[in-house]
Amino acid sequence: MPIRITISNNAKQSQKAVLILPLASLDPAAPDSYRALVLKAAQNKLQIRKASRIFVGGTGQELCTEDEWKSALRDDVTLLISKGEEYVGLRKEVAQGGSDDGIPNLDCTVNILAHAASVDSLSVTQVETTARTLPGLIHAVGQPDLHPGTKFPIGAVFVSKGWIHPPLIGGDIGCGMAWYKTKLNRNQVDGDKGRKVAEKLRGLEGAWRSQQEREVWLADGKEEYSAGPEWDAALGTIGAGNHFAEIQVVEDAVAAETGLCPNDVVLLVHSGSRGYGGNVLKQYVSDTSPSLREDAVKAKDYMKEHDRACNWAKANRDLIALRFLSCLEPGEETWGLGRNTDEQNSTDFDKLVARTKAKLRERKVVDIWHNNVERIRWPPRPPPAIESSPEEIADRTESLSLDEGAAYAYVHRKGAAPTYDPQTNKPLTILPLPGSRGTPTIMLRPVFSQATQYGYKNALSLAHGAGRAMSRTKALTSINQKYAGDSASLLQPNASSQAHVKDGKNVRGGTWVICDEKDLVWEEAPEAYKDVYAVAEDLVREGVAEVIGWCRPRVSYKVRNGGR
DNA sequence: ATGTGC
Repeated sequence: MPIRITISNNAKQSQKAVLILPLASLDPAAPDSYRALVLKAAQNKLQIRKASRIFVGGTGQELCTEDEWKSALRDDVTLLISKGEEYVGLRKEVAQGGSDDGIPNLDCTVNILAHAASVDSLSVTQVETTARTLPGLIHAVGQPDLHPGTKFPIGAVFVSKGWIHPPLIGGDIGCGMAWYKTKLNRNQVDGDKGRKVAEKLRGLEGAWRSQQEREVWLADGKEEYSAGPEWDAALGTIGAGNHFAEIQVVEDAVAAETGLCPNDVVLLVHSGSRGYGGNVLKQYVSDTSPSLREDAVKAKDYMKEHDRACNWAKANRDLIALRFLSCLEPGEETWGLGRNTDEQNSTDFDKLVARTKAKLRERKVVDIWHNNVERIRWPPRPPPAIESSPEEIADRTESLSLDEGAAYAYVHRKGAAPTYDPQTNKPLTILPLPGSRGTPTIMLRPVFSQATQYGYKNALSLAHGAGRAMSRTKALTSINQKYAGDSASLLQPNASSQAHVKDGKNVRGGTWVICDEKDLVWEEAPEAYKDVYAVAEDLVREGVAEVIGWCRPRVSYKVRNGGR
């Protein structure tokens, strides 16, 4: 099929011509190549005699290889013809919303959903500055757990058109939370029993099994998402910072469809893609161009790597859960794979992994990414009912297809949970809103209504936790001082830092915390975080979520030293 | 957050 393109003089972009290219060879070296056709037209129509380089307008990508030609050639693309000089950036308005580099987005809407929850003014400035300065941004939301990041805020959602901004979601691509049911009952974890449970949590540090076995875990039918031996070595480990795995008791759960009942014991896993995601970010951002045009080859490659990192992170959470379940339910042969010691017959290993994953799926309540970028239909439409027919779901999925002309946008989440399942686009029925290490996790259900324009107001997202109230450095010094350096006292069930009375009831306390990293004891102390009830209250007040229950933490696992 | 940056 012929392709209609525009060619323009790179050095003087007011000179341009429209070309209809007949079918030709993508190989730039071939005599009948598209490259030859474009260069000839440049000579005839633009009087450029010694053209030697060709760039893609907007992205500035140079077309050298066959693959680059293949991905660039499409109707309405502009090719810039150069006599050897570097690409000269084209300044023009992006089709819908936003603007090109350097031109502020004065019309980008900003919603800060915090009232009861305290918000550092720096983080609000970061949301506003980001909204105005990054190209293509059309909508920005600060969740009530909003807090400052190094450059970009955390607890924020940025919606853009035409542009992808990897730094907005940061290095921990695919980080998120997954909730799993256990077969324990509360009598086994309440009170002093928690200490025994904590003692059982051993062998969870360090690499899980061999690289060969890890690669099997990182394969799923057709797809595989191994990140290579260097990064895969961390598979099945929690990591540092705010990551954790926590054993909790369901205290209250009003909605039957959540699948959780009071007194159930659940495992909440918060982890991400470890070193892998950070490496992906590093490969795709440079100081000169933190943002990618959606049609750039680099943007597409980033999205592929990003999706791999997201899948890697999800597999990581599952493996962490498996390792914990092998400690928590030692009688269950199902979880044998979670231990490093059991010898496995390698010929059956694939099947064993498949069986184990199926069992794990039965236990999984929900699993969400809160650091990722997604191309979705935008603005949001009313969601289908929870009990949709398959046809409705298909229709909804269809509506998200990336047809030309469809209204879509990129939703960048940095510490913000989605309100829907990205696979089915159905609203989620339950989401965890963890306080902090050793403080309650609130169960949320997203609310969609006309009042919020079906998710426009909150950018189809909710807070992902309590959010820091204090920087790591401040927590490190001030909380350390407050407890006179007695870190052990913060890790006991009676720790005063855990105490908190809500509606006349002590909803905290009674948590055993395993954290052998001293700095993390202070940095992740509950005092360093906002009040999770205030965060939930703000979401309810904004009409974007309802509280459907809560969980009491019993054993909170951060890190254990000595490898065992 | 991080097989951490100089």
